[in-house]
Amino acid sequence: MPHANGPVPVGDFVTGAIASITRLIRDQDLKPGDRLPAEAALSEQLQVSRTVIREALRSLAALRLVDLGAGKRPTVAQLDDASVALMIEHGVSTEQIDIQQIYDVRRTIEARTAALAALRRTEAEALLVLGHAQAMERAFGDPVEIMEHDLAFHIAIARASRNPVFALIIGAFQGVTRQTWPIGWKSRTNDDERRAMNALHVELAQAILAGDPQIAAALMNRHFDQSIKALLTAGLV
Amino acid sequence: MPHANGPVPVGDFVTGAIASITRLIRDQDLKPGDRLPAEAALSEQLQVSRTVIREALRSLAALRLVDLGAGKRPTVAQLDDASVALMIEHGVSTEQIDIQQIYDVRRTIEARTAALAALRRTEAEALLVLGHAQAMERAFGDPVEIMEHDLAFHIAIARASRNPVFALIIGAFQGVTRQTWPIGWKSRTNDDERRAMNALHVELAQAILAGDPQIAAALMNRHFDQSIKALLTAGLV
DNA sequence: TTACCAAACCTGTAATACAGCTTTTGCCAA
DNA sequence: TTGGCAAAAGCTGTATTACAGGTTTGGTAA
Repeated sequence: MPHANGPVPVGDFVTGAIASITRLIRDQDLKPGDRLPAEAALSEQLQVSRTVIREALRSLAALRLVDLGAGKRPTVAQLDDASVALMIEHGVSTEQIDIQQIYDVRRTIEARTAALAALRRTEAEALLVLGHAQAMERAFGDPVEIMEHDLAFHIAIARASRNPVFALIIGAFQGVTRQTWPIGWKSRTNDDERRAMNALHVELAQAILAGDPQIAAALMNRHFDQSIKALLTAGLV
Repeated sequence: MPHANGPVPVGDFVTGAIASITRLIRDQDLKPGDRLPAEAALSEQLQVSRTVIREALRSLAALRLVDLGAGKRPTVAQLDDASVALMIEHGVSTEQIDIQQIYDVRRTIEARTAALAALRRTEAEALLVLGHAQAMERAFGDPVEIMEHDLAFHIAIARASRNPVFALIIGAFQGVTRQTWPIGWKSRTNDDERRAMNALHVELAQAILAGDPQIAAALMNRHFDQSIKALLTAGLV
């Protein structure tokens, strides 16, 4: 017999509980790692059954607002791209988003992350980016390894941009990219084209190391021009 | 006594159920609106209790991969920015993201949506954008109404870009923007500045109507330059 | 054929039970 | 006094049962 008095919040109890718990995090100014009340306590505070509280906490865990663990109280969680990735992959699989649209978003954002990385990167970050670019060249015979270094290269640039929102978005696209990358690779039919792509990555890394945002952004745009062209040549997906 | 035999999937049962249900959507090629099996059926198929199935479905509902409703079977859902918005707001409230970073993302993306909108907008979309810009001018004495038309203006441009990922991201920022917009408005201390801002919106709308992507993007960049400067003047947040 | 109604189906919420994991408490030994 | 350890308390994960109330389906009557 929950909410004995007072107006029931819009929607069902779980929706209300989600709102209450997020408000609790905000109002008490909780930070990642901080512990929330136990399920039983929340159940009593909000006057709903533990069932409702659990479904609300699971919802928040799916969005990565909280972390759950057996025996442990719920804790406030850190931003994480996994849940955005799930949404994006769902959008693609249900044909609400197509691959070309994702590449357009990536191009738009990554031209910016490349420029920001050139301005803000630490020495270590620049060398990490360069390391992945060089690893791509070294792994020439092994497409899967090239792809993994390529993905790591782009993530490293996004991190070096010092804007977690960019890193979140680019990270969320990795799952989809992993599925389409081989298509672009195969459509580059001769080794020269493939070596050129790897070389472009090294150049970009060097522009970031040199701290030149204009050149970095221009090279990133060039990279995406070529990638999108390669995907279109292959009939996209 | 679930999973009587066979290896238990990584993590807990709920995590496994989430994976199974998303795989089911993908493998059966379900589209938005299509119905999933009932909770009882899923419970039997996956050999876990209805409790687990419900928590998994709630998780997917939180991510907006499925829609739930009393008496109704779960259905595959359409992309929606509300869940991304929750994540972003959480990131801001836990100080993992700051407002300036969000404005940088917006500027990056919206310069692109403005250009794309100029290229792809329908007549109706262009007039909708222009309508909101003009409504901002007409509502001059009422900041809240100006803000709402401003938000609608940017969303309308994102939609007209014909890339749902851009619209998703911009939509997700609206909640946060609604909280910070008044700060920028107040920091524009004289009416001339404020009228100039409104006029810039009208100009931008006209560039989109005229189909000029270069000018549209340039005006959007100018708009964000001014907005970010206004927020910085106000000490940001 | 269409409108309507009842039955079947399904979800939302609650309550209880217990296994197993984590944190705290409190004691004992050095 | 301090350090370590073990017992106890606390908490979550899962299962089960029950029922109210919403939705869908199928058939009947007009």
